[in-house]
Amino acid sequence: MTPLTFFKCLSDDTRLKSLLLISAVEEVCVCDLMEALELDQPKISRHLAELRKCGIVQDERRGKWVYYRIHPTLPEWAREVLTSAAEHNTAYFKTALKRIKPLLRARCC
Amino acid sequence: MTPLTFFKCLSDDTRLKSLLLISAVEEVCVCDLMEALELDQPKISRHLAELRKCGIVQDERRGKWVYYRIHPTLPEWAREVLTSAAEHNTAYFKTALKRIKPLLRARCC
DNA sequence: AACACATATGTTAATATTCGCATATATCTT
DNA sequence: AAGATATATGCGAATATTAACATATGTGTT
Repeated sequence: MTPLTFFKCLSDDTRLKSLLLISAVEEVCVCDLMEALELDQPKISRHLAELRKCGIVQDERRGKWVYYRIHPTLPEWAREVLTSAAEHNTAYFKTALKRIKPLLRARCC
Repeated sequence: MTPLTFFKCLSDDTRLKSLLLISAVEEVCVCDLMEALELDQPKISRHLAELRKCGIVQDERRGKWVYYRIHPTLPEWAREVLTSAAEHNTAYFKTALKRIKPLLRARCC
């Protein structure tokens, strides 16, 4: 994956917030993101599909749900970009993060 | 500057290569980039203008030339994204880097 | 002041990205 | 097998980004 491809994936609000959330909470399903970001399902799915095609996230179906996480083979430097961006820009996605945490405890959509 | 703004700036080939070059050699002028990236002048200028508006680079006119460098107030995390991306993706801009180094020694366009 | 060189920007066309809606697929339940 | 829930995708319209060319501005030189 070229750095250009990687940064292009981070250049959309939905994708960037999704990635920062995934980076922060390890694993999310599509409906988690729908609620956290208050966006419709096709939009979330579309953007996750792009991240998947680029090799940034990995998907795993468990029953009706599909869970996404940072792809295990994502280069370390790229992973660090995500964690560092998350660390230093909490204001940017704190609302979404606040919304997603209860969902994780309830662990169902 | 929001992380989204920052990453949008990195999501174009010309801007990303320009930034990685500036990050690597401290300071460049427009004509350096024109030769290094083999692109026409308006294109380089236009992209640098965007980076300037976003606060990522700083410009300084010295005589006929305008020199660009990473903006001193760019947040540390963002600066690190650039240096880390440069370090781990040398193949992506090595050709441009090779072309720009002799220009720096000659230090005139 | 006239000219040459370096850089910036106005403007429209070309291109790429994103959205919105409909619909398809997959899984589970009854 | 029929229905419900979760997710994915096809496709045209809307929007945003980039390119291309012309031209403007700024600076030094003669």
